[in-house]
Amino acid sequence: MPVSKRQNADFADSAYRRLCDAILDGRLTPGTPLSRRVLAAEFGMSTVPVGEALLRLEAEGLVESRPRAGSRVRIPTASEIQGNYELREALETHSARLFAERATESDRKRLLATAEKLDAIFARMERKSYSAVRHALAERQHMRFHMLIAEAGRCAELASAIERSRVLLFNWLFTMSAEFGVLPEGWHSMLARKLADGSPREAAEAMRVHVRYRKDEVIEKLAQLTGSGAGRMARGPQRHRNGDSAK
Amino acid sequence: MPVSKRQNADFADSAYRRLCDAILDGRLTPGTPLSRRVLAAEFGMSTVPVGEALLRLEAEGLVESRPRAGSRVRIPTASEIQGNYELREALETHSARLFAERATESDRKRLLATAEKLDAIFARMERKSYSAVRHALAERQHMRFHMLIAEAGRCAELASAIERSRVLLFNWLFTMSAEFGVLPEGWHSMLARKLADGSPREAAEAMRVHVRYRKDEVIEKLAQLTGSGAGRMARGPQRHRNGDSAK
DNA sequence: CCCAGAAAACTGATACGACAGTTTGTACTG
DNA sequence: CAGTACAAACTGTCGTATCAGTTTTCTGGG
Repeated sequence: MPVSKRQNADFADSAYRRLCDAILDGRLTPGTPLSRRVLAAEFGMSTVPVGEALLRLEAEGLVESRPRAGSRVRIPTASEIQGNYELREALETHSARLFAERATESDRKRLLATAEKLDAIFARMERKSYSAVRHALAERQHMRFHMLIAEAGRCAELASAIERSRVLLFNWLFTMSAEFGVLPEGWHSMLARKLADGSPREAAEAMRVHVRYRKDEVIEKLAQLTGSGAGRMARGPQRHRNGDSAK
Repeated sequence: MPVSKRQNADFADSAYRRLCDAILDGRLTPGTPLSRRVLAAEFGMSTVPVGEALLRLEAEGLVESRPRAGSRVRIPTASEIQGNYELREALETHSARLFAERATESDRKRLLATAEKLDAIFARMERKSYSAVRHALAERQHMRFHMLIAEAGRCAELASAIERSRVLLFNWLFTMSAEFGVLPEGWHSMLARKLADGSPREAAEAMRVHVRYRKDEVIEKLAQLTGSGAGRMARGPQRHRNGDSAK
């Protein structure tokens, strides 16, 4: 699930992929220190390629680093999360518009199929209790749904921008062990039908409703957490204990 | 005008800034080879910080590098340019919407003022003949106009996404020595008034018209260039001649 | 003259070592 | 016991050297 790819079999690339996966899987939770030397030893390479990997991750917003005092998995702020949803509203509404304009018949079919699958997952999760990790996995399926829409729009730039913004969401999920509320039954299928059958404008507005629904949920959750003693947003330094974390 | 900033006074940062400025000013035109060693000697540092700078520029899309065969200032493809405008339509329409919702009175005033200034520049350019470089400078003023709208939207994520996508435009301008057609008189002032006085939806639609106007211009130009023998899109290797280019 | 193949000159990728700044832990002072 | 100064251990940063892959150039045959 790495965002930027450069299929070199280089060390730097391997380090990037391992770190990216580890962060997105929640094995490296936000706030975890990332020491070049420790990671280099763990990966069996020098610190140089590790540094390159960290630099890329920093450019993508998954890692933050203070000039000479270490890097760590980024802890997103409340306003960043909110801003991310604002950005997504811009991107995904346009993506929906392009879908309505350009999608082929097979695109529409595929979208409807994955929408039903996604609704089934959410329905199952409603009954069983679930951990944040389980939820993140469902969220990853959710990402496929939205990427399918973006790709049918036939605009690589828009699709990759959506992917980038979505990746940051995972980081946030693990920060707050957040769980979304339950969606009305058949929510995604209904959205998919509107995209497949509606005019470009109708598709865009349907997507806007969808994104805002989630955004409002998030804002409410953030208010709860920051209101009731900062929740888990600001965690302590957390000394190095880089065991076999990013295998 | 660098995109990512990290106000270290480090060598890597200095190299990044110098290269970024040189590319955006047109001193380093698309296709120019960027040798780590040559640049290192020129900047009075080792190849390591230069490599870091190139890596950042690559992440931003200004530089491309083939695994072990050198980096060069990126030559954008036709579909990338078109996709960039598509992306911009998504971002800027939403930016306009937020402007209509959140801008303060002083935001509106400032926008109207810069719109008039911008219109004056374009009017002056219409009379005099102008080089691509001159045009790019005007385009930079144009960028301020759009960044002003984005910042009034109070969403840092959206603003930085717009900035990133706009930066790539400069690169393109120098590739094709492209010149836009002449805009109707008072075009930007009219747009600014619609953003300042209209509803969020009206603002968004006004911006959409603006972006598409430019997009159609670009598509037409691209068709001319690729149709009539590829124009200057694909330039030869162009041997190293890194004189005092990036001072 | 043209074209294949070898050699030379380039390229980035990585390792290692030295260095300077930051953080942390501790011992000493009030 | 609180606060401060100091030292140790960490951090990223950068320079130099080496290596392997790519590109260009040169060379020799047709």
